[in-house]
Amino acid sequence: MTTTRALKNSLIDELPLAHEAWVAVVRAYNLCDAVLSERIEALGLKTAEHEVIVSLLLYPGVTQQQLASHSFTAKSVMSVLVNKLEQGGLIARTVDARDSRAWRLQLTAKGEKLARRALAIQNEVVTAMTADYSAEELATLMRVSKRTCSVLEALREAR
Amino acid sequence: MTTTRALKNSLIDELPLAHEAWVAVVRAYNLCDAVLSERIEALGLKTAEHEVIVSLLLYPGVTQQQLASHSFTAKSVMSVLVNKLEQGGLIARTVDARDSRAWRLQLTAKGEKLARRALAIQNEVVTAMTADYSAEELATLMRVSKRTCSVLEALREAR
DNA sequence: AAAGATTGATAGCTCAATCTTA
DNA sequence: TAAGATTGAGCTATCAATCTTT
Repeated sequence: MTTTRALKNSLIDELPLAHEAWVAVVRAYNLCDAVLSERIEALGLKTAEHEVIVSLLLYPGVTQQQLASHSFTAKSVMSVLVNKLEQGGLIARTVDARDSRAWRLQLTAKGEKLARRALAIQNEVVTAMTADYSAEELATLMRVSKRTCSVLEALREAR
Repeated sequence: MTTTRALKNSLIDELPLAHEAWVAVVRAYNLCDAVLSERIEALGLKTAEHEVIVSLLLYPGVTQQQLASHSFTAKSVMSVLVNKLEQGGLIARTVDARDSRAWRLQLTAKGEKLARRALAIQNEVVTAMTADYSAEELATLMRVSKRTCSVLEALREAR
């Protein structure tokens, strides 16, 4: 956040050290989302659709709820989204052999082709973002992020 | 993403090294959002409202568009949101002395009280998330995230 | 014109209720 | 009863058009 004048705000001095780091992470996340959205738009995809088909490319056969939970979105959203992608000929649904309540989702040939292009764009952005990382910096980022996930998962359940 | 069976997917092996790190960052971001939402709800706040009043606590006097751009949201959203917070007695708007098109936003006494509690909760979560970081890990995270922001800002403008 | 803010139409998300199968 | 998926109501976000001031 930029202000018109420099502030001597005692609250800012009292913030935990990690505050500044986390603000930067959040900003990076949002900027990455913005850049990816722009580029993915060239394929006629929205980010939600992008996320679904790339997930299916990497992890074929997952259920809608697994996708929803992975994307931190409601299962009703996934229901509508998958319907739309199926009607667009990108996804095929087959009933799970062992549990006929659940759909197993797969990409069609057309869907796989598009998902590969979408993943290539994502890889370009992620590679550009991290181009100047040292090997050690990258390793630290990965290690630290995974530990943070573990802590937050525990915090989420502990209520 | 968890799958029912372990997959030997060549695509996953071909992903850039940074992919795994970035996936973890995105997951941490979403988990943090979920945990914060839960806790902030106790104050009767949604995350969008939380973000606005905490921003005003740290950076009083900013305009609506500055807030919108900081939150990566549309200015129309901020217009509605600020209206609501003003009607709730949390925010006061005064016309900018030098430019009467713009509002200068400030917290009311009631708003400041609430914002301080909201910031305290945010600090708790951020501190918990990073409790097991070494000083060096924290420094690396901050440095790397800020550089990533710079790269992405350049990528966003270059179109 | 250009910029800050607002309004209104459209699209998307959240959440609870419902249906079907396990 | 519980779980996967779907539907519908209500709310929020997005985007373009508009108003006012610079």
